[in-house]
Amino acid sequence: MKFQLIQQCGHARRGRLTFARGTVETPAFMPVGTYGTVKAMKPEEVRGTGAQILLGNTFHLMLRPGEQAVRELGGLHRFMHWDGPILTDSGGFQVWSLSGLRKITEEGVKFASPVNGDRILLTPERSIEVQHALGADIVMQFDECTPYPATEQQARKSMELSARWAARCKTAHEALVPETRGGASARGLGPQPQARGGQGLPLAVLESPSALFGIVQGGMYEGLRRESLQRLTETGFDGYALGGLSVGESEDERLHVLDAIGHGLPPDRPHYLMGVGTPRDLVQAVARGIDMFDCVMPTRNARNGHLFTHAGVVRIRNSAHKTDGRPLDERCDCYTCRNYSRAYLHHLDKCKEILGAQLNTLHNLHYYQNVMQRIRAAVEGGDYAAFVADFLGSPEGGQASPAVPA
RNA sequence: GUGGCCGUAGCUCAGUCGGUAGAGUCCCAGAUUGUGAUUCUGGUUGUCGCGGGUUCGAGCCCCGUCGGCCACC
Repeated sequence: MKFQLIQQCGHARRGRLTFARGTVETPAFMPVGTYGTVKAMKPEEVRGTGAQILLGNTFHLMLRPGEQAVRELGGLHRFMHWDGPILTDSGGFQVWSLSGLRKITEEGVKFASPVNGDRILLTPERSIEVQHALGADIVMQFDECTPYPATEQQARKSMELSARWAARCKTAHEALVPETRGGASARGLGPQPQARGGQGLPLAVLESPSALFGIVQGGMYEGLRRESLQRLTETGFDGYALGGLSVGESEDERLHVLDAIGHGLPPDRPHYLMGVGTPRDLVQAVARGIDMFDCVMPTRNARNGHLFTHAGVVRIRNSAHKTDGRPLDERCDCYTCRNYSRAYLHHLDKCKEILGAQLNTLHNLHYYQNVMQRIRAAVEGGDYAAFVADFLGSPEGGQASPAVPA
């Protein structure tokens, strides 16, 4: 992986990530495909929304179907028929989300499998091994996603554990990527994403050493965040992520952490804000130096009839849309908005029809990519601050502004 | 004609020993941030078929009546 900084506007950055499998324009949003699928979408549809990279999950794929099965079937890319880059989460988020089913020790985390109750041990080494077996283009360090709220003492303990695990992940990763790393990674492969046939995939895996990202923890404490970053940069990573956010804290707290740490991240590496967020979160985080995002919000909310539009949030389930013949978002040119009425989407949602989830997800992903496109254009335009002010003042940037039909 | 069973929320039904009614669904609204999500949370809705009686008090007990279903003549 290669990261190229194209333009900067304040702390906002316009960049490009180059992988053997393709290029990612940043700031970028990565749809979440936990189980090797972006729920309700075919990969071609996801690609059609403008997405250039997906997120997959170590924990879930390790349990089912198992990383060896995926490896034998040609790696995650071929398995799920997505030929672009994939970032895999390490399982660190499940340390938080499955908190009732696990026990943390220095060695790693013991989980009770949510699939069948089996006891499994996930260590930094094991997580890296699994991510390599899956064929990830970006491998995330195994971390503990610090719960919220946490006392400074708890956050410190958690951050220090994540930092030690980060170093172990680096060692494990390097053992699996013997070749020269960094600039040589994209050697001779160019940025063509179209390996359509798929025959070339195993080869591509071999010739594409994956990147390893470290994760900054430290809860809501500025000092701990800085210390975490310091430790990570001493170890050295291909990219730096901010973890432990969007776990229940307020927007103010989130922005406070970003203000404290965002622009202090190594400038020559990509900056990834994990698990965030709402459209206004994205816009604001870019202003603080973030290049990459992932979030389940557009996909999960779509399945629940919570749709993002240029005019703000539309809860398509609400009876107000029952007889509304207008498109969901008049300023959107996605397949859903071009061909269907709000009344029809409302109908599908009420009937719990599968197509409703599909059309809604397609739109939300399209909208998110559209926001990213506008963000990138705004950075290129040279007045990102104006864009932020404009966006936050508009219905789509509002805290919670349901678009009530006239 | 005789006997039995059943009438409770828009729908399907529960309701103990008599203490002025609940569930699911539907409907209305909300939540969702590195997916344990086709998920979760909250809310509205009653002539307890109708009329009498007993009782301090009846969805429940008694009488009558209307409607539906079943069995037998």
